[in-house]
Amino acid sequence: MKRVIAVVGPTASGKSSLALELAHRHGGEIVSCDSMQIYRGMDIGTAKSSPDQMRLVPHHVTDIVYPNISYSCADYARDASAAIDDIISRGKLPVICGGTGLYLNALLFGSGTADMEFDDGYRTSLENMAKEDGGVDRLYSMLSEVDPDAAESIHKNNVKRVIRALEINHSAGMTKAEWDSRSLYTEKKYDAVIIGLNYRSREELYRRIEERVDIMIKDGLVEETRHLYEAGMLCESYTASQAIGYKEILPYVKGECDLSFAAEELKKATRRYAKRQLTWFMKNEEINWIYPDENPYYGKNSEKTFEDIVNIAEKLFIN
RNA sequence: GGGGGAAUUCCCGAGCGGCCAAAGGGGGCAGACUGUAAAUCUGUUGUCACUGACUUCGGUGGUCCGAAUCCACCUUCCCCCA
Repeated sequence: MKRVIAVVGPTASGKSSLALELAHRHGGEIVSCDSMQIYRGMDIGTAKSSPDQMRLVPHHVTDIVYPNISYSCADYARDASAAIDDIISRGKLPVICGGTGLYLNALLFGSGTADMEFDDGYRTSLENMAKEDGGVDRLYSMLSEVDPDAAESIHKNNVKRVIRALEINHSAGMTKAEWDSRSLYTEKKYDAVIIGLNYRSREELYRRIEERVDIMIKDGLVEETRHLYEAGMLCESYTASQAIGYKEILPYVKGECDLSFAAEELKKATRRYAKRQLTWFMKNEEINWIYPDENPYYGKNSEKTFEDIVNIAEKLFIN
């Protein structure tokens, strides 16, 4: 089976450095698993590897579309598996790296075959209905009607998921459960060693997040945001405009708040995002967790060196 | 020096005699998620032996069957006049 390594974890946990080092040492290439590094021109805010790093170790599935193009999870699964096949065919080791849990699952466990045409007009009409008075309830009863099981498992207020389930019914003519069973692979596509990075101390993770936000701002996140904004790349309807960083800095660029306020909002949003990532990854029992802020050899509250982390990671995939 | 106002649970802020462990918001914590996911949504947030008990609403002492809510004094802060 095709052998791959994946480095996952919450934002600012040190995934990229580890993945880069592993790839560098073992003739690997990086396959990004990040829903926002997809977009060109969004570099600082998405903490992309630097041009130098990309020269040293080839990166895939980054910078593939402009932010005004919508790019889905299925697009990702297709492009990333093509990249993996290509890397393997050249005798190299694919090192998947990123924090988008849904994309990782789609890549590792999705079949990619359950593809269908979506009816944009239908989606828009549902979205408009949601905005009407009592629309949320009406959408939900529509779903209860056509797919009671899906309605059972989706909260009424989660309009996006309710609409999605209705779309499956409308365009594919099947229930969400049927649809899901079709798009999930029963057997694994890859022999994947998944390494997760997390901190025993949440405070420490948050400290790293805040430090990184400060660095991003120093590195020119404001200018990058202004650029994208002036180029019309941050329209609300674009998925890319949802990216943490740009969303919080934009009000400052527009002169609606001061920079320190925007920076605080950005830190807060990033902390919450990290928590959501953790909730997602913690469910995955195949992840081999490494905690950089814990070193059993030196007792509690001691830290692992980068070298320690790399060694532990290597032991997991070198038999 | 004189006059007026305010102090509420992590924060902001409602409550103004019983229905108050105390609205609402923020923040925190936990969770869901399978083609928009850095999105979207949910639950929870005084303590405990948790369909009940106990401790909270600046402090102390009162009134009352009963107070975060009324009275007195004290402390701190704000505003106005001097």
